Amino acid sequence: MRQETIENYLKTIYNLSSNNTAVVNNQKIADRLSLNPATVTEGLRKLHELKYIVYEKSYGSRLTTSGSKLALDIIRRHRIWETYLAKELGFGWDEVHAIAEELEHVNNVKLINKLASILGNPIYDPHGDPIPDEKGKIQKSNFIKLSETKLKLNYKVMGVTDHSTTFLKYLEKHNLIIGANINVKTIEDFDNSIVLICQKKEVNISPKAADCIIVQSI
Amino acid sequence: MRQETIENYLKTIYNLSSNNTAVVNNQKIADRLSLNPATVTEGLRKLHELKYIVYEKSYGSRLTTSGSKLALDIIRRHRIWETYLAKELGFGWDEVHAIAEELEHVNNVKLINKLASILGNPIYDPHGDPIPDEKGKIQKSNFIKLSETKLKLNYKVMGVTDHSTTFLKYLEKHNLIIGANINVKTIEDFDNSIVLICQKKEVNISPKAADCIIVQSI
DNA sequence: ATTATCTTTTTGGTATACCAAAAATAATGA
DNA sequence: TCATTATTTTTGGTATACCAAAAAGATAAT
Repeated sequence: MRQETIENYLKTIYNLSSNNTAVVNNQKIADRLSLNPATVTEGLRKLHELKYIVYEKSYGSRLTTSGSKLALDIIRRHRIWETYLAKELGFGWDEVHAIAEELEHVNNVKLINKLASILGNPIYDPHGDPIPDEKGKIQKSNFIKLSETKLKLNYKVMGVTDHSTTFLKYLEKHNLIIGANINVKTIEDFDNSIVLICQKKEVNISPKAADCIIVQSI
Repeated sequence: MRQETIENYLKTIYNLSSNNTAVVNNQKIADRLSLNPATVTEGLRKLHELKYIVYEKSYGSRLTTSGSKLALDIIRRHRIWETYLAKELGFGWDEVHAIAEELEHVNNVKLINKLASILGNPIYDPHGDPIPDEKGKIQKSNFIKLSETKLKLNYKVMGVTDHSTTFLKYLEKHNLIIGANINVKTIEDFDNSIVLICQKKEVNISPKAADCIIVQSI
């Protein structure tokens, strides 16, 4: 199996079972990687042979220790590159994902560590996602979705779970950038949309959008 | 044909016919890319179909305009990355080639132009090789090897092609640092060793060493 | 419990990128 | 020129990564 293929599968499996214990189903992997389900079945069989995953027929996949290690390494590379592109090279946070998707496959520990060091060894990337350290350790967070927040409390925007360009542009338009402080003013009864104060302006957020925004209580 | 495969062939063909007019033979391509000659024959046939090269059976290959354009683009990416790795990220000149070999396949014009801009849009890379501009234009280099110099003329040391510690220490001992001005005094008939004046001192350079030192006529 | 639906797997097939060994073609040297 | 050597091409074959469509298996809905 080509290294890039392996890396794309493992990364996807990791991301689809965020807590890294849940079993992932083939359909979702196929969707994420834009592959035919038949291809995924085949791929997972091989990854099982290579001992990167435990794959049980018609049930799903779970990363092994070695698979998890590789997945975290790829995710580290991806997120370090995203951060570097945004912070050091002036790319917008809606642009960095696509480029990092390619750069992440360049496997050179010294390079990634050098970039990380220039960035001050960040723990979160521009989307608010945690960056694993060299050993694969991830900073556990007390982040919640905006849709789970309580009235009148103050929060800081920490990240997003949807990385589509449309969504990122939508956020930018409302000044909901990473690090922004917000106050939850109202939660509408009839549609659960949220009215919040951000930079002294009132912003109305749909429940769908609120479900994709990660905040931290402050 | 996969993009990476195409790029590796075109880059190699370009580098093997440095003036870009000479016809390249298959064996050399096979050697450079560590491929079986049979594979190369096949590859060249496909590149001909794709109109990247003109390939005449049992004769050789020459890049077309579109092939040359792609080759120059890949070479630009490679040399910009090499320079960036060396100058901005602190890698040694002996390390940058291998990493750039992977990074060069990430095709993002904005990224490469940004790196180039940070570097001050350099025209030469750390090895003294010219960097094509965005349009593929190359600054014709007047860099030559010390072993190709003419008697009595003055030169400036511009780079080296051997980056081993032993060689670099040897150069340092003779004050042959980058930027040093030299005058070629004698070229010994019996062994082609070169006697030159550097910082008012006479230095004797072996033909092997002279072959690894890049100079420019001044 | 039994359809109906959704998911997964199997089957049969394509395209790419490679190789080893044999055959054909050039190039070279006596 | 003709034999020797070097290079290139052909032939036959492998492994990977994919897909479409059919078959099998699981899940949900009434």
